[in-house]
Amino acid sequence: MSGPNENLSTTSFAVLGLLTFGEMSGYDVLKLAEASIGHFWAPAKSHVYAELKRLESAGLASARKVDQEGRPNKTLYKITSRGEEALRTWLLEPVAPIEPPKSVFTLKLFFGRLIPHHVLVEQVEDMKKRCEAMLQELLATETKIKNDDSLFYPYLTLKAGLAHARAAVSWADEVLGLLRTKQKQEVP
Amino acid sequence: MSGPNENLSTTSFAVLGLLTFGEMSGYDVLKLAEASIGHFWAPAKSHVYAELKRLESAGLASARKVDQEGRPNKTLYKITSRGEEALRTWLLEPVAPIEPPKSVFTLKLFFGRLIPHHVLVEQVEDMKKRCEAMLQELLATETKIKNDDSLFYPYLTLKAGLAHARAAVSWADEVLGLLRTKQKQEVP
DNA sequence: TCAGCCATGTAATGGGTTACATGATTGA
DNA sequence: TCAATCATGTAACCCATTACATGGCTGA
Repeated sequence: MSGPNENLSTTSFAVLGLLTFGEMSGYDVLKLAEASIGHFWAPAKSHVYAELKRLESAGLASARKVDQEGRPNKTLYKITSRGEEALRTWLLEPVAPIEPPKSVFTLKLFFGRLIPHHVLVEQVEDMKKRCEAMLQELLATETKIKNDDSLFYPYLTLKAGLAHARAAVSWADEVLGLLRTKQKQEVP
Repeated sequence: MSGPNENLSTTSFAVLGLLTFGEMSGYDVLKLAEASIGHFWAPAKSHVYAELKRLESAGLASARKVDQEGRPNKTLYKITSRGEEALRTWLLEPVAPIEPPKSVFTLKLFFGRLIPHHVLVEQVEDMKKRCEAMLQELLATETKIKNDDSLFYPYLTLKAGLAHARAAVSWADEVLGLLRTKQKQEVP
């Protein structure tokens, strides 16, 4: 099939890009996604399967069914030359305007005046801990991949994760400081 | 109406929270959202209208139609006491696990090996400029609100935006440096 | 022996976006 | 005078998530 159905979403291109690393099942794509682009693009399982089907019906990937014993049969997907072309075209497009980084946490903090001070402090401390944990994870990955030349570009994206995690941690500290100051002023 | 239809999304709560600043039309909510929470939570126009209707039918906001001359009639929404309660309950809930900050730009960079070096450099430079512009905007807002005590919590969220924008800019510099080094190694 | 993970997906639902509409006012 | 912005929403669509299903393997 090669329908002119080329309204691909970013997640489509993410999946298509992962297929450049070789022939894979949906499950493989999902695992690879989690381990590689997971810290800035984390599609749901069913979404990955749906996109693979779409890529196939658009002629950007080819599918091949494989029977297995002892575990469910699977379908392996491989990027086609048209797929590589579509991917490259997308990569070359100028990057879209800045995406506001959605944050439920920040949203709650915005309405902080509506809840008790100490609850807010706990929430910020909790958030800080999670960011520190994330930072540790990313640092562990960094030591693993930093000397692997074939992972140069993934390494750059890891650096982005590190930068944001560090920024989040020091922002949390700043907020905790400001909250303490405010508390002192109001309860002198 | 006060149906037990209380499966509210984060955007619902965002709108509900904005209604704590007073009675507003959908249009007002949208403008306020853009100016206040826009840099970390930016719902679409039609989404805001839809959520307002939902809040009303859930009994969390009350609606009042106002006829106007010379411009379209409007509906003004006001948070109810049940709405305030629901909002507070949501705010008190422990914050969800960390949301991966989605980034199309980072995704493209991940596949950087597939496009010419100089295109990538241009894209990073472009991204850096946008982040610097964003940073300037946020700094302008900061000087406006930093001494307004009633905007203390919004100010904290602004600090988050500043931290992330700064982190993004210095990350871009880091990436540009690494790209230059790589270029020299490969074309000595 | 039993919980949890490996491995493979499908179904149902809802969140959120882009495009469509309309008419008055205002600044270049 | 004409484009942009204000001001108000509606309709159609799809992206994406959570929940559902199945069965074998593996370590405590």
